[in-house]
Amino acid sequence: MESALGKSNSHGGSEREENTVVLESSSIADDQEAGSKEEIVLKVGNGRPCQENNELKSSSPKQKDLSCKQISTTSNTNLKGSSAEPDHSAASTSPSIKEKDCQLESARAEMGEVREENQRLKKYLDRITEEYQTLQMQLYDIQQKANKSKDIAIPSTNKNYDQDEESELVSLSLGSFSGKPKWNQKNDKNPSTSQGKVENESDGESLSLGLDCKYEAPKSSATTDQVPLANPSPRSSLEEVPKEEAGETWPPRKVLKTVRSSGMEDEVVQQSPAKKARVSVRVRCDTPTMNDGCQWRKYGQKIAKGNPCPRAYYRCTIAPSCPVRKQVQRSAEDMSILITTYEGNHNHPLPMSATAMASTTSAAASMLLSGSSSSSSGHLNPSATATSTTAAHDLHGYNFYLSDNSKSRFYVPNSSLSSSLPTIVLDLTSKPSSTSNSMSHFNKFSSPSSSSHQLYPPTSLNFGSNSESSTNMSWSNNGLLPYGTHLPPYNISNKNQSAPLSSLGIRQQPMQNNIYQNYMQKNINPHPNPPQGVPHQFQPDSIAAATKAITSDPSFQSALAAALTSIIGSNSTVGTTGIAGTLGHINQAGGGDSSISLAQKFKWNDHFPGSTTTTTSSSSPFLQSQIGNNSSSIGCASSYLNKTTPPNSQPGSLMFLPPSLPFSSAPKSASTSPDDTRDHKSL
DNA sequence: CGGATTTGACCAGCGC
DNA sequence: GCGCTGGTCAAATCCG
Repeated sequence: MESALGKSNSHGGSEREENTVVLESSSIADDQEAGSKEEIVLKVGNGRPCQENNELKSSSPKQKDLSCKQISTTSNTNLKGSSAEPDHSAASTSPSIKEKDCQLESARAEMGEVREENQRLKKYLDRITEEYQTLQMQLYDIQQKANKSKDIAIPSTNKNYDQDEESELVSLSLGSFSGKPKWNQKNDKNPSTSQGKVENESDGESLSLGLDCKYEAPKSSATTDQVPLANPSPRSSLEEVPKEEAGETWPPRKVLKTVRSSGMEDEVVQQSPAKKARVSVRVRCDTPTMNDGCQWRKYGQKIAKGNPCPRAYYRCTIAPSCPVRKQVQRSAEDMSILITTYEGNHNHPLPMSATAMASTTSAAASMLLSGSSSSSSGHLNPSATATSTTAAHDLHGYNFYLSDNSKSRFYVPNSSLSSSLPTIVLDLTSKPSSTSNSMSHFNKFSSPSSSSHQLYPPTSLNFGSNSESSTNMSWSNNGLLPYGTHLPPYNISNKNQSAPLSSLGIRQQPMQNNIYQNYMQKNINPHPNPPQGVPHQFQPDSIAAATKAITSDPSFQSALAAALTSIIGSNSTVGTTGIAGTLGHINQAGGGDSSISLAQKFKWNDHFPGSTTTTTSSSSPFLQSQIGNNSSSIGCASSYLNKTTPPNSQPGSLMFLPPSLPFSSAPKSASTSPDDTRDHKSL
């Protein structure tokens, strides 16, 4: 199966011929076997007509199906070809002949279907391959251009120009790695689908953890002036902005020093000590870490004061320069609660399985940043923000606790987050309606001794899935089972990946197996029972609702609108894959406001005139390509967030990653679930 | 053997 | 200035 897929991938249309040959040359097949197989084929085939618009995403399952069909058709062909005729002449009186005839007829029909399917699949594979190659080329090209543009964009002035000049030019980052409008301009000219994908990949503007505000240099786009709408708060500009650059985070101090001293503008842009928002996710999880779809490498571990559980530090290794880091620590009060804190923006395309978390955290962070700003009505002076501003939102039944702890100098002492950064907490451990419960989590985050100091409690979003049901969760699996299985291209050999996957009952099967399985589950059993021993998966609805709730926040929407406006106004395509892509499901999930919707439509129509904005959202290059090539909507990882309407809806579709992604640095075994049990380090 | 993890050491920020 | 703490580095170690 896999080999077949790979073969077809690399050799294009040869598979069909192979099929034919096999059909003719194969031998022996007893009727029963053929019959049974035929049933299987028919089963699969039944689902086909519905898949017309989802061909790309379902290609893998189809591939699997195809293999099955090949087998079955091989058998059937035997009946029809070599053995059928003898039967006809010799056993004309046998009643079984009629049956065989029927079988032959059906087999022929199946063969026809199979051939058609085969051809279609091959086309898709060819297309995917071509697009992938194109993307690689374009990515390379754009990276080179980007490097050049960086040099140009950041002249002799060091990073401080941001502090001096950018305070008024604030654009909300939705995970896009902005600040490089040149890329946008470059890409702008080509509305082709593949181009869109390139934007995605090259700019790293696909869904990512947009945890911070971006501040563009004035020259980048004057239209960012519109942004005040999004982030009118002086606090943002005066406090958070100054250090914000290009959306990179957590510069190693040493590195930063060297960067500054060495004058590597390139690095400076990316590694300014920005005050990024953090998104902390609290989840009941038995596994060492959540499987959020990203690849992480552990680089440190500490015993934080007030918590016997060690805190592990991870950085994203999908891309070598990705600044995103996360901290993983178990709650001191409840060891079953895993607190994962994300910080930074991914500057690279994300695996589909990672877009769930990315989009959610992005939305949350956006709400934090923009919401806190807007909550202060944009009239707060910096000092005013020093006081905690807490606003409780009850959106869609979920509790939002917006506390502005963005005052950079203020710690949340002993907090497990211990963050001087604005932090938003996605509390997935408790029921949504329990406000007090949610508030209690604030306390949880702070050690008892810190209570008196907690001037800036973390923002908490209580998306409370039932705690009872979320003992194990994986973001990639949050109703996104198929996407979770897309990991193989990144970490198929990831030993660590196996832990969360296995914990989810998803062993490291061949990718196609998983996809096929999920495909079948989706089509046959909308509510597949989780494998035995596998706790309830995190409810897709929870994420959807979370995103919906977040994105329903007026401030969030306004911020998004402003960001979009700024991008659109600057006539760039930054947002096409990053922001617009994000908004794609944000809008759908949250109902979005008109500005977002319009902006999104603008983008989508700009690039995919035939696409339906309300049904297509993609952060995936391949999705986009698919959208471009096939105007019919194709589900994607992110789109699952949109599926809030049918409570029981399964992940919308299957998406496939390219055979390999142009991340040469992609570690062979990045970790998503290091074993914290081995923690020994103590201070 | 290459890559990931572990873990002691180092550094910076903060409070006293 | 000192100590505490969080965060990171990097050599050693582990592992597939």
